[in-house]
Amino acid sequence: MPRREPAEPKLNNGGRRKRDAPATQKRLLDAAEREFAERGYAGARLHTIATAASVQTTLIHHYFNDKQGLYRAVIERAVSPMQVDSWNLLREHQHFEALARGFVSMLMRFYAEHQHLLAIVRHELIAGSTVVRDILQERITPVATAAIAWMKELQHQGALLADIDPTEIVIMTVSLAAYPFVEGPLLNVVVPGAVPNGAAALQRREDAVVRTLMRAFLAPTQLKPASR
Amino acid sequence: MPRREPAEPKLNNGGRRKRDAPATQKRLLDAAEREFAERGYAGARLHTIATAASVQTTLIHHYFNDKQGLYRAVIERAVSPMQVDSWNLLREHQHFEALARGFVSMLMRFYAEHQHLLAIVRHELIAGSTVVRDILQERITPVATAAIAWMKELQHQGALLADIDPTEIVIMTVSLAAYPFVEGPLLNVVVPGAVPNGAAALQRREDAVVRTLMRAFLAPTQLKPASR
DNA sequence: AACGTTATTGACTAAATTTTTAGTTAAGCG
DNA sequence: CGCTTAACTAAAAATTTAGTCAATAACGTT
Repeated sequence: MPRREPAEPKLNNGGRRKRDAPATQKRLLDAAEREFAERGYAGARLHTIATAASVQTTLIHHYFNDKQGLYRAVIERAVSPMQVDSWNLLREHQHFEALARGFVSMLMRFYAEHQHLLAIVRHELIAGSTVVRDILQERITPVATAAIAWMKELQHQGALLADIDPTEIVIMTVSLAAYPFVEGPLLNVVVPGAVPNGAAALQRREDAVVRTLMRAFLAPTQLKPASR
Repeated sequence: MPRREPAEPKLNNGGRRKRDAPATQKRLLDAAEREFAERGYAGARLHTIATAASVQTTLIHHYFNDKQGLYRAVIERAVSPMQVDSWNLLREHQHFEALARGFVSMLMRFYAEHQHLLAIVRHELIAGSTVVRDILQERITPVATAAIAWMKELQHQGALLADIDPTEIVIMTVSLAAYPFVEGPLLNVVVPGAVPNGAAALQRREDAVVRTLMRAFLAPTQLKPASR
């Protein structure tokens, strides 16, 4: 027994859309990623996400079961580009400058392209999520460990200053590369135009960071006179 | 005509609490600040806040009218410690090292003590809030502008390297000082113990940052041999 | 061309959450 | 004291929002 009468068959959707499941899922995931990043899990609204993807809320349930399912899907997809294969390339470089440049470049690119992901990660870590924690430890920790070991070795070789903890060197490197992305909105409010974001500006900032790293950490014997 | 019968007069509150409006408000604001910082505006639950402050949800409405009112109150209170009087002290310093140390120390202290505030600020800026934007421009911009001007002057005096934009110098300084706080949870997951947070660790990090800044930005003529 | 599958929709429900309304008690003041 | 005000509680209305159900139409297959 039907619980209600079949609403008079509208001679269908005014806005008929071609059927395309993968495309629809992608649109949903995109919208969800933005929403979750901006408002956090609890603050995100399914209706908002569905609207942004221009589908009905129900489709979310159809594809991802429930809100958590969507969230997990977003995280998994967002986290997958956390491939650090790039690191292997770096390994081949021999001297600090090339190493630093490669590392900084990789970091900046990652931060520039995955701000949503990182916002979510921050949220998750504050909320104590073990999922994200595990993924990070699996994918990023090896890179970080290798980077630290590499710094230590460079110190032993006398290429880098030895009076500073190698971990600190890495942290400071990451700080210089990443902070402007993380706090970009704030910086731009406080100092208008402080963090421009064209490709050219990015390159310029990369150069500045690398030069600063060289000056800060290269052993004095290796210091070249600052070019003017 | 009473809409319902007066519940039998409990011979009052089992959990009797002295009436103390200001104290209650403070408890509410504290709880709200934490909640808003952790979950964002939409994700925050009034009931959670009220419970944390051990009062009835309704009291929030009594004092702050509605959720937005509470939010505004939190922001206004949280933002008020953004006093940068400290800066005037710095002005008195003469050379870069003292200046840098003072600036870095101020920054680190601020970040350490106001992480909730900063989380909220990030949220608000992403959401495009003009309230926070205005407050920042009013309170922080002058400091930043002064800092940049000061760097420029030091460059003219030949104390600092001139081949780098003074704004960049300031941004990098802030990066080094602040990033570990912003991304502390992530860093600690990736490299366990990377960012300890005792007073001693803080001091150590401050020293490291200042030393790095000196090496990176002091003009070569002023370089002292790195101490071992 | 009939047929089953599934992407997609629109109306609806159940639960959670904010807001309102009514009532109770403590405290200050004449 | 007695009276007014304001702090606070309890219940319930109003609103949001996640999740369900049945219907419909596009698509691939036979």
